[in-house]
Amino acid sequence: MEVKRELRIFEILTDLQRIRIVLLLKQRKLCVCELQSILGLSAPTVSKHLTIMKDLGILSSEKSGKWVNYFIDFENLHSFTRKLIGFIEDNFSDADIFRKDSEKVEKVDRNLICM
Amino acid sequence: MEVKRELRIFEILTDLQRIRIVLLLKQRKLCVCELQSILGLSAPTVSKHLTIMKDLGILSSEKSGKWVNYFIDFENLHSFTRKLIGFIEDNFSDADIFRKDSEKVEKVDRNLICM
DNA sequence: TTTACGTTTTGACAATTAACAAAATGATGA
DNA sequence: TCATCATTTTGTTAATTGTCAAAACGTAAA
Repeated sequence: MEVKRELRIFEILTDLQRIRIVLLLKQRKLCVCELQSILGLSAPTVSKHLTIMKDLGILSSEKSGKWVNYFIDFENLHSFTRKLIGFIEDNFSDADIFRKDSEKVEKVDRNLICM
Repeated sequence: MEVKRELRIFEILTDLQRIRIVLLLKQRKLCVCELQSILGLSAPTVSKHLTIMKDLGILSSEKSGKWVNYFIDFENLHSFTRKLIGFIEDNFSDADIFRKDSEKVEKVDRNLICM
């Protein structure tokens, strides 16, 4: 059993901003500008995090009009990644920062913030 | 719930060499020179990894003659750390590199390699 | 009090990282 | 076609990381 790829995914999913993104995308599909608004990061920074995770198979994306929706495709997720996201959810989702993010995601509307 | 410390522990335990050390110390107490021999790293490097993990409460140590023994004190381990080590064991201990380490640790003898 | 030796600290280096600004890309709709 | 705007890429910066060599530390034994 080769372990390099799993270790890379493991490392990547210990970054605060990427954990925030993953926990948000567990709730629903989001575009870059919505994530930017919730996280308080620049669009390029958000885009980079998303690209890194997409390249590792953690996230998927699809075009929708002028937006790109990012989401977690649990059906086709590598089993290690699924277990890791479960671990993260079990151990972190109660923390203040992630709870606040969850509240924000309910209210965010791409038609209002992206223009 | 503050999450900074847990995230730091999470990050620290995704490094290959530190995972190797943790899985070895699950088997038995080891000194720096034994770990050095098994891992193929320099003594300062091993010592640094051990110090980082000790400072975060992941490892403990005790003097024994001219050696310092490192070990995992499961009784007094923070619950998040215990769960994380469990996750690592479940998902990684089958990998070749860690299995080879495990075999080496059976044979290593500090009285032969440290001099 | 020396000597020996296991361990730790210091300093340096190359590599990687997260972040942003600015520019480039790409697709939609007028 | 052209303008708009969400997204991505590029370039740059500051910070962090893993590693080793060399020096310093600390302790046990002669």
